[in-house]
Parts: sequence; C-alpha cells; structure tokens
Amino acid sequence: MPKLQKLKQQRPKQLKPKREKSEIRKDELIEATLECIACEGLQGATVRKVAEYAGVTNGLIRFHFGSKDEMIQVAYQRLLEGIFQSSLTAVADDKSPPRQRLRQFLKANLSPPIVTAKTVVLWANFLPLTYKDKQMAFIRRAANAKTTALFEDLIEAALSSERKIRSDKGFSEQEYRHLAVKLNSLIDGLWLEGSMAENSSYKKELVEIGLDAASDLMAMNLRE
Amino acid sequence: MPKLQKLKQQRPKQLKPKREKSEIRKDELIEATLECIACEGLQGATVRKVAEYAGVTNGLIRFHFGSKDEMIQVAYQRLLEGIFQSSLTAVADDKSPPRQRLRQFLKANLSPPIVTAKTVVLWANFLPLTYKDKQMAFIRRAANAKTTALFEDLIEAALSSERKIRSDKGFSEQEYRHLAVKLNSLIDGLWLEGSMAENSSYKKELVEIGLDAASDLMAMNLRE
DNA sequence: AATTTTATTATGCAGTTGCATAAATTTATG
DNA sequence: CATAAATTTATGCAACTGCATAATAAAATT
Repeated sequence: MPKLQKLKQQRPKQLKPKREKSEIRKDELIEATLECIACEGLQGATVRKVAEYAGVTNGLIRFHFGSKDEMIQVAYQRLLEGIFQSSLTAVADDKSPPRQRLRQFLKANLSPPIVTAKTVVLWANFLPLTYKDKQMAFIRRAANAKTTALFEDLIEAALSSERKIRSDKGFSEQEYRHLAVKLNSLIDGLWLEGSMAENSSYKKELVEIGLDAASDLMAMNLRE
Repeated sequence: MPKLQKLKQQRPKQLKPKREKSEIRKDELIEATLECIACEGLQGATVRKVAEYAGVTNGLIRFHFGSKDEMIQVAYQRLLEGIFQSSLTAVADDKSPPRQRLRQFLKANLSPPIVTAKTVVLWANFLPLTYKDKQMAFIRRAANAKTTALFEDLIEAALSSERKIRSDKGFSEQEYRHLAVKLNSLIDGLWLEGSMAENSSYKKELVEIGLDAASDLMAMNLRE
C-alpha cells in the first residue's frame, strides 16, 4: 500500500466529535465508560480506552468530568439507576393486585435486562470500589435503600391484601423487614449464581426457582 | 532525633528475609497478597506493595511465581479454600444428626470467619477477574462446585432422615438440586448484604434470619 | 464579520507498573 | 573450605497512567 495515500486523505479527523452539546457528550462518555468496563474490566478502563470507546480523545474527559474517579462514580450511579428503573417498570401497573405486583418485581429481578452478563459484570467490577471509596459506598447504600424500601412496600401490600382474604395473623414491622431481607438476599444470590452459568436453560429455571423459594418464604403462592 | 544514629546502625538489612525454605516464603507471599488486597484493593496490590507487605523486595515475587497474575491466581485459590475449610470444619462431627449438621453448616456460613469484612472484601476484589480471566473463572467454578456438592449432600441427608421420621413424600434429584440452589443463593445474598452493614447487631440477626428462611425453604425446623 | 465562549485535540510530563537482568548473599554439597 | 546451587536484592527499562497545559476548532454572541 503506497504511503502517498496518507497525504491525500483530507483529514477525516473528527468523524464523530463535531462538538456535541455538553450534556449529550457527557452522556456518551458515561455509556462509553460502562461499555469499556464491561469489556475490558475496571483495570482496563483507562482514560484513554474510555475515550477511544467514545470516539474522542482523552483530554475531553477531563473537560467534562473533574477526574477519572468522578466519571467512574457517575457511571456507577447510572448503572444502579438503570437496574432500579428496570424493576420499577415491572411494577408500574398499579391496578394489578399486590400479589401480582410482587411477583412481577421478583420476576424482573431474575430476568433480562437485570440478569444479563453485562449487568452482572459491571456490578462486579464496581463492587470492590465500594469497600475502598466512601463515596462509592454511599452510592451503593443509597441505591440499596431505595430497592429495599420498594421491596418492603410490595411485601407489606401483598401480605395485608392476602391477610384480608385469609384472615391470617398480622405481621410486625420487624417481620416485614426480615422478610424483605430474605427475599432480597435470595434474589441477589440467585442473580449472582445464575450469571455464572453459561447455559441459557438455567435462565428460565432461575425465575422458576426464585418464585418457588419466594412462595415458601412468604407463605403465599407467587408462582403464577 | 540525631541523624548520626543512622550511621551507627550496622545494617539490619534483612530483618526478615534470612532465606526461608521456598515453600514457606511462597506461603508468606500468598498471605501478603491477600492482606494487601484486603487493605489496598486489587488496584493497589502492586508487585512492590505485596513485597513490602511480605517484608521482601519485589524481585522475589518473580522468583517464586512466574508472574503477578499467577500469584493472584494462587491467592484466590487460597481464599476460596479457606472459606470452604471453615464450613467443612463446621460439619466435621459425623455423629450428630443430619439436621444438626446442615444447621451448623448454614450457621458457619453466616458467622465469622466467613462473614468478615476481610473475607468479603477479598471475595469482591477477586470476583471481577473471574469474568475476564478464564483460569480465574475455572477456579471460582471449581470451588463453587465443591461447596454445592457438600450442600446437596447435607440437604439430602437431612431430608431423608426427617422423611423416615415424618414419613413425608420423597424428593426427586432435581428437587434436591433446586433446594441446594435456593439455600446457596440465600446464604450468598445474606452474606453479601450483611457485610455492608457496619453495626454489629446485624450479625446476630444474620444467623437468625438465615436459619429462619432456610427452615421455610426446607420445611424443617433448623432454628435450633 | 468580529469576538467571545465553549468544546476538542495535541503534546508532554512525572509517577507508576510489571518484569528482565545481573549482582550479591545465603545455604547446601562435595 | 571450596564450589555449586538456591535464594534475595539492586537496578533499570519500556510501557502505561492520570492529568496539566497550550493550541485549535467550532459554535454562540455581539
């Protein structure tokens, strides 16, 4: 290949970076960060690599974010927010009975897009940071609290709804909390374990097993 | 403090590295690796830092291990082995009834030394590597398979023991497997969530909640 | 159209990283 | 005790890292 051709090229330099509005570019960088971490791992997600994924040069990151650490933080928030939104849309239908809403919530947390290689890999890559960095710990805690609160509400609604029907004995506040912890742990554990199995047959089983276990814990049929 | 003293010191150079037998030194390096990762995170666990933790110079790592990656692998194996041993000693007593053995196993997996800040932090730091590195993935899978097998055995023994007493209906192979998945996920989830809470009151609750949930899942009293 | 503001690149630097290599030191062996 | 083998240090290097800084280019404003 003749080297002369290189001279003839009239600099297609900025194929993408045509100067986006700040917020849009920032968004692209956040997505590029997540994509990069998912593919290369956190160690591989250097400032230059992320910039490459976004199709820009590394200096731009410093312009839109104060530092790499800050960008990582924002990306982590984005990830957790996305997960939360996924389970939130699953229970968007307020008209359906409480038991069904809880069931949908559980199901969503055991299916794509939450149970996805990419999501789990990202989650795993960020996790260690929450043990070293206080701000990252805070982000995790905050997201967790939001999920837990939603979980407790769904559980309480489902239980009191069923109680009316079956005239069961009531539950204390602590029992609601414990129940939320149990279900939450179960979901997290299944999610984590399920991500390791490569065979897709496991994925349908995952929902089945999860709903089955949840039914036992809640003493309530959540299978259908 | 006078600087002269420095000259008077007759080179205490190798306070520690007096030439240990190869296996012992290797062991020290593995422990240093784990300690270093626990304190500094995987990112902070550089060859030099690990050597510093072990009280030797960095070159020594290359001598005992082919590369840093190899050392990390061995350290991961050591971690998982330690966890497995902890839960294994909990069920060492073969004479106790199957239900008690299962209970002890669950309890061990929800108490120190398995539920410890250090253990969880280490586990979390290694986890991302299992998604990038095939060998690390294999190590994780192997350890997981071992734990699962033990879990299944304990469950099956407990169930068939109780079945004799209560003349329950039998269980299929798949039901054993599913039960093991459920309990395993529950334990993992509780362990992970419990590690985030800093208040120690949660730790006693953790065992209580875990045994409570396991009792529901197994339809068998494991609380005492 | 001129100029100011905003976004982007280009370049480089100081610190770190894993690792190679040679020298030094300690232990084992004859 | 001499020599060889095993262990440990010392030194350095090439690649990489995050970030600063100045130069460009594009858009907005006037």
